[in-house]
Amino acid sequence: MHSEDIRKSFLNYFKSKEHKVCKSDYLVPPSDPTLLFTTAGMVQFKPLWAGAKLDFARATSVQKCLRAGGKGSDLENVGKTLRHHTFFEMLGNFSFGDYFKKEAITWGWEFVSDVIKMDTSKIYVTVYKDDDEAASIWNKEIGIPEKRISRLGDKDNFWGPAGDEGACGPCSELLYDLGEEYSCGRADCKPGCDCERYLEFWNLVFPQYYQKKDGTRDPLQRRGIDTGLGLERLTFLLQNDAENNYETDLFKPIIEELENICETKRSDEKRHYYHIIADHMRALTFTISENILPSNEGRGYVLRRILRRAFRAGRKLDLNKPFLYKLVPIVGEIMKSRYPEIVGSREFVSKVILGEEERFEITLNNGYNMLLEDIENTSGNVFSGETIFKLYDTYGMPVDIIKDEVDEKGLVFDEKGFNLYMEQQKEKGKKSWKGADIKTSNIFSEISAKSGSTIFSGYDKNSVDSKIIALVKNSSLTNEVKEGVDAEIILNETCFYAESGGQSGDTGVIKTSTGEAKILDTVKDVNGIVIHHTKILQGKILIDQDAKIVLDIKRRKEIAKHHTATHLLQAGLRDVLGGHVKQSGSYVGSDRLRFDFSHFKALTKNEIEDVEKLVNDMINDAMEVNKYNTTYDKAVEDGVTAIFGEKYGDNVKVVDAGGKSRELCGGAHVENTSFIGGFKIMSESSVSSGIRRIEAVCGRSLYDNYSKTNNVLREILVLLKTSENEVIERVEKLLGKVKSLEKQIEKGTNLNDTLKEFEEKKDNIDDINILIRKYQSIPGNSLRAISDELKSGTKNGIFCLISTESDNKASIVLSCTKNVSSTRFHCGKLLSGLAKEYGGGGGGRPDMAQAGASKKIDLDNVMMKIKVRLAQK
RNA sequence: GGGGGAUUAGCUCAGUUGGGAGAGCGUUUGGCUGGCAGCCAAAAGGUCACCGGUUCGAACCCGGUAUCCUCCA
Repeated sequence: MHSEDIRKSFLNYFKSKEHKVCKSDYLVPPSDPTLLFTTAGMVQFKPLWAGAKLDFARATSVQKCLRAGGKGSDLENVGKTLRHHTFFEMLGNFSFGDYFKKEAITWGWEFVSDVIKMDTSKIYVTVYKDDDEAASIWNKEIGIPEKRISRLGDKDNFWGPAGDEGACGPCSELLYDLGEEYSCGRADCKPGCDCERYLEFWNLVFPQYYQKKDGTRDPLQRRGIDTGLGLERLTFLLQNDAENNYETDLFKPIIEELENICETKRSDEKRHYYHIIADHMRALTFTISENILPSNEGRGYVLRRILRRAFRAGRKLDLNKPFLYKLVPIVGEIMKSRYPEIVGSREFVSKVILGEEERFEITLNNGYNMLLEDIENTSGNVFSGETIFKLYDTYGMPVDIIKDEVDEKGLVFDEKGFNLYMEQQKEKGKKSWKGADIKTSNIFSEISAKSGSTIFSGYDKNSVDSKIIALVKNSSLTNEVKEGVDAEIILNETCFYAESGGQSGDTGVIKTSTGEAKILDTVKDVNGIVIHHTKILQGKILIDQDAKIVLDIKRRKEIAKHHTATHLLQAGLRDVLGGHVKQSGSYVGSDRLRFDFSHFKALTKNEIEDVEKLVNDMINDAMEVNKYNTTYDKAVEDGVTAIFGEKYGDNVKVVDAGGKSRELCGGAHVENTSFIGGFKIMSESSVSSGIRRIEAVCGRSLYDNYSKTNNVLREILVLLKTSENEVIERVEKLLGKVKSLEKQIEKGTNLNDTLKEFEEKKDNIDDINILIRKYQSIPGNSLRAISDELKSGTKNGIFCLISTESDNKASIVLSCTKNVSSTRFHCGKLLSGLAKEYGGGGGGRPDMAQAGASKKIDLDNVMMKIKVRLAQK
């Protein structure tokens, strides 16, 4: 059975049981910051068990998942076992407060035995240790013999939550006995054993608790069902000629392509390197095509580690140059029927991977050179743990490479010391992890569980009459808040837009019969409740009160202008740069906008001007901006730009500006592009490799900016007595003039005069000439240059050069020829004392010293001090 | 989220009690030259990442920010 047929038959089966077929969510869950990646099919449904608004009570999906980095990472297992993957697909069926254990088990069994016709005699099941109900359904109703039902503990049969909080509960798993030859051979090998023999392929979870961040559990508002059937494992079980997951149609072509590249067939002792590379390539292709890029932090860093692991596996296959990028097309071939989007981004993905491979080569080389140097500098015969740790921790040098090199040079590798440093590092990491705002998050989860998500009516209203359903002060619930305090207010309905998709939260005021508060910001909780951050201005505000809230409409209008402009900007960028431009983050405020997008080079001046012109044309064309609802599939079919996943297929909002820009977007927009008023790019810069950032302004902010810079320009024109057309030329000329004057001073154009004067004065003691000279406002550099020139023009002399400013501040350079400084004179010592006298300080070497002063300097006094010092010797 | 490291000329990097911003490569110009990275000479090129502090004086010391590298979670 082909893997795609397996996906289809699963979805069709549960569709026939009245499940809604849902699209796979993104690998980065759009609205769940507690999760690094989507790790299971249930992730996109988490709020539905907790009580969010329900459009359907049964769902089924094929979900792309990534388990690497953070909690529940399988990164290290890939290559070691045949069943773990970083990237994989999960088939699932879900119930939200609808059916429960009985139907889940019955349908699960019907699917494996009747639909895909597995050999049921090899199937074992496990249940949670005290879950008699599940055990009895398996035994009595399905007819699985007691001896093939195992009861296991928390580790195996209690699942969840995904992330820091969410639904969880006991579970029941289906296992397939692969037979003796897959066994670890231990006498006690049985279902639940870590080895490969009893392969878990389907986990039926019975969520009935809500686990909070602090680890405590409440009963779930809607208990239900959450199952996960691993596509890779099932495909292996159904493809008879496959010995393991990697020999199925999902992986085999990648491995064969890899064999072509390294020109070596997979062999038993090196097979796991092929597995690592094939697995990681799928993960990389999918994540990067979702615009997650390798970087030095967060999700991006997980990607970087995956890539490096694959790259190093390549070295074991004698692939020492970048090669991973060559595997992108084959992954696309295998997956394109279900995920057509990855074909479109193929070139971008290859480019990113190649760039990252090249960078890793540099890191390895640098580390290697440092390693050789450290080995060189080792005095004893032990290569210390501290040094190993430094190379690994700071410079990313893989430990096994260090060990190989150290062994080869005949030194002792201090593993114990290294481990000690590692322990400390881990300890530090653990300590710092605590202190997240656990309490607050819990409160909002509780509120949302009780009252569901907030009704939003801000698309057509600027004010609403609503009711206060919760008040939070200092992270705890309260019934009343008084004048002067900060509080979070939750209403049953709001017209305030909560910060989302880059758009800033709204501000405004809230009034009740007893008081008034200012709404400073509006944000949304994971579970869909809208939180108004407020400061109470007057009186008091009570729970359950009726309240009227009014938007700061002026501000909102400016936000809408910047938001629509952001869409036009994206359209313009695609036009000028090409279709590879994809949004990878944005900020929309009332005074500016910021737009990050994928593109490889800096934009040229021309490109920026072209984009600007296109956007302004769209504004000047006064295009209608239409907003309408449609289904996700219809929107995609129509070619609408989709960036952040609308969660459930139906009912997405499209914003269409005159047909030139069409995007899925739930934010605030103007009715006509002409309202934007105008658009100006203020800066273009790089955020990370492959991502550029544009900052721009429009509306009132554009005028403010224009007015400010124009005023500055006018002042400059007046100062330089020139016109707008000539100002640049004039400034260039001035700069040139300044430069040549500075040079003249440095070279000491007046040197000859000075020297002459110096000779004439002959103010000397023991044939040592002394010169003191005062200048007006010349830089310290020039003083030094002049003194150098003077020194080279004589054999026996002391020079004191002073430059004064109008406010009596002065800088002083005192220098003397070598023969003087080496026998009887120390410029530094003399000058530091002298400078103190004039309200400054200073010092320097015997032959040259510098100082500053803040009082008027008496030149005769200076001369006397120098002479006194000379006379002392 | 926490640690370690980095940021100096177009590129690769030196630069210690805090007191004259450097080298190599590259670029331009002139001269020499029958080659392999030709040779010689000269010149141009710097916000020492940014902001603040200490100091008479900061590339250097202190604090903060940004970006990059790297490890831990």
